[in-house]
Amino acid sequence: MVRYDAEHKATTRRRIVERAGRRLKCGGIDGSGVAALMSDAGLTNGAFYAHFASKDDLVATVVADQLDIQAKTLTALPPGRPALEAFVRAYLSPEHRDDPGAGCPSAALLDEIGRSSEAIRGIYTDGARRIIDHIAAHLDAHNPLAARKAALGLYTMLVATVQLARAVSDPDLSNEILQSGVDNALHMMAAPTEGLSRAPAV
Amino acid sequence: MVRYDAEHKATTRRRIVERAGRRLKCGGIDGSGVAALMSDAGLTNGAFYAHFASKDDLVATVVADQLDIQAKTLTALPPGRPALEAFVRAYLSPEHRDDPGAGCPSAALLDEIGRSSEAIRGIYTDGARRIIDHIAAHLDAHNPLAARKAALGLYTMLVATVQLARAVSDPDLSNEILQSGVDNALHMMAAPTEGLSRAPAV
DNA sequence: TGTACATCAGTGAACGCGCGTTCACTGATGTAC
DNA sequence: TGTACATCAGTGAACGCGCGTTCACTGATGTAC
Repeated sequence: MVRYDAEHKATTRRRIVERAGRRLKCGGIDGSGVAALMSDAGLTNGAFYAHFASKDDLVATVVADQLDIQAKTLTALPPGRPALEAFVRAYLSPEHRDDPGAGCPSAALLDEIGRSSEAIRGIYTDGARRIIDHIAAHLDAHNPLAARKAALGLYTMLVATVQLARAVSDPDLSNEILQSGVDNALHMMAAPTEGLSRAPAV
Repeated sequence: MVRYDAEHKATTRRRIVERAGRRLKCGGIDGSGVAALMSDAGLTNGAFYAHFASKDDLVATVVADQLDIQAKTLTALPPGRPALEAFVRAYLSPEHRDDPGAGCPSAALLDEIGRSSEAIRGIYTDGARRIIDHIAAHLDAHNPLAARKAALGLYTMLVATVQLARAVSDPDLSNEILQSGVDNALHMMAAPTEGLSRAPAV
């Protein structure tokens, strides 16, 4: 009955999704054609529709997968600030800036996701929620509202800092942006906002 | 000699650039075709190359124009924090989120600009520098380094907050993101980072 | 063990379409006399 | 004032190309006997 072993097709699908993650983050959604995405997985364009209903379907799958990977990275972090600080430093590193294909999907695609279908934005919403929660959990366990607010502030700053560092053509300015980002992020982690009052915290 | 009055062509060109600003911010760079861009200006595709050398040339012109408009908005602001606070509240308003065509080019296009030609990134770099400087000038005149760092933190947070609010499909979450953004931004304006020390400033 | 077979993942050509760009042209304009 | 003219901004059809998608097919596979 079963010709290829049961996992053969699922393995291929996973390979497509994984490679597509890299290419979509490098070339953008509109900038990455189906034929190129399939060729990355060692296949031809015709096989695409045996795995996905449409390009939109693949993109939604990739967005979910990418956010899942990022969420897992955060869950794998030991609890507490030091581990989060290490995450922040890696996120704002020149290595991350220079390798979008291996990096954060939000930094690579956030504005394009904002222009995407309701399906993709729904998938993104679920993933983003989980990531914000994980960051918040690392910030302050017994003041969840302030932690959540600080997590949103931290995450948005990280995302656009990498976007800006990538957009800018002057390497010195780009490095300065990353460095300032680290300082600002650590500052923000040290003193999460509590309403409008100032809260020196450590 | 001169058939149409001297400004006729320049006026048309300005109209193309202005309308293209709206469409590019709404539909993205890859997502906006030359024919559509020209039709927005009441022209047909053929006339495009009498005004611009290529689509890339138009995009570079639009990016420069858009950042110029944003820089002028900031220069027009009266000096001091209250005016900047008003700017921040407008930037993080649902109105800005819901009308990308009339809004910030960075919020709409930053990650796509990062994937664009050296020419476009160079133009973006010049414009972004000016905007950062203007924000820094509003933050702290007599501690320019700290002000610059805080300006970068503030601007990146604003940009990705609007991007995230647009990407998310749940209206409640989107509003929460904007509201948190306002709180975080005002907090950040009140206490710019100075190295790693805490500096309550007003 | 060897052969015939049913399955189905993957191929590659083709579909209509819109892309960025080119170009021969049209026709509204202000000028010359 | 009226007509012929030179200018040139804008038209619209066409170029080759890559897009997302479809489909008749191929050929490697494990099974049956």
